[in-house]
Amino acid sequence: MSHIKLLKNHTLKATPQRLCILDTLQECGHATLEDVQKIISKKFPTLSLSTIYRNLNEMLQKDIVSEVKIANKKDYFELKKDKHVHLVCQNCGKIEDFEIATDDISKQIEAQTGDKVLNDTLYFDVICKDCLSAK
Amino acid sequence: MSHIKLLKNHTLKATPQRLCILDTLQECGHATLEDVQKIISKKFPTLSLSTIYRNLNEMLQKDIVSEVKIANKKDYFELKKDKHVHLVCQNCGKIEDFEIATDDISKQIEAQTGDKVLNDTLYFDVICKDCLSAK
DNA sequence: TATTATTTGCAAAAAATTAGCAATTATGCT
DNA sequence: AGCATAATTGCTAATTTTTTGCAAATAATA
Ligand SMILES: [Mn+2]
Ligand SMILES: [Mn+2]
Ligand SMILES: [Zn+2]
Ligand SMILES: [Zn+2]
Repeated sequence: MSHIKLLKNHTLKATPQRLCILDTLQECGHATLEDVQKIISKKFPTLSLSTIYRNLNEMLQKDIVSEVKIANKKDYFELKKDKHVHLVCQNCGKIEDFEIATDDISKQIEAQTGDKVLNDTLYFDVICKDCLSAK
Repeated sequence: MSHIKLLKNHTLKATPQRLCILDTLQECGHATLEDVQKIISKKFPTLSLSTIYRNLNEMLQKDIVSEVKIANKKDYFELKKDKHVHLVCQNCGKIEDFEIATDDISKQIEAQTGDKVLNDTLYFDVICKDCLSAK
């Protein structure tokens, strides 16, 4: 879906600032606030920091954007997309999305705890394929 | 292991302030900085906020303490313990530790990506047993 | 094109975190 | 037990990060 439609669907005006923020996230995949700020300052130098904060918060609220919180790292933002886990390379720092079924482990938890599992958020520290082959 | 030994093993002097911080984390299981601050202000009113910051950071460095980062929540701290996943009740907010094997899913990721998986960090949103039965 | 409710950019406020430094203290050694 | 010393603490002040208020600008609608 176009970013314009995405915004309108969530009753947000499609301002150039918002579109720029969405484009930046799309480009980056996963970006910290600092990343977003830095990239935007080139593409759109007048876009203010308040506007970045305000809109990232709004988009989080509206679930257009989600947060990726990795221990010992700054928080990342990403466009909301299909459910996926994150593979974080400990060598090059790259963060990759990966789709995998997590039903088995959820079922196991339900069976062993009596809790009802609604959702999950999984991170894997890896050495990525590229870093492995570069050795 | 006693907290005194734990500190000494990491070349940190066993000050009352540090012991108080460790006791607080042990008590709470998982505590935000705000939690720690609030609880400590009762047990040890003269312990300064700088000292809390300084020590939590040091203990993170030394891997005595770890961070629990959950989307849409403040960051939590906990004493380092055996590997476990986190079950986060969406009803009452409780965070529970749970030990479960994660080899299967790691192996699957390795097989499908060619990456080497070193470690994982898993969160599950749940409705906990207690909240379920309270309905 | 005119109207209007939203949104933006700026400047200022508030909140969170870190730094500098004199006074205090835990630890190891007589 | 008492000393020497490097580490640690509690302050206060500095930075950094995030939020707020508001006039000017602008996207959406008719
Ligand atoms: Mn992702
Ligand atoms: Mn835990
Ligand atoms: Zn890599
Ligand atoms: Zn619950």
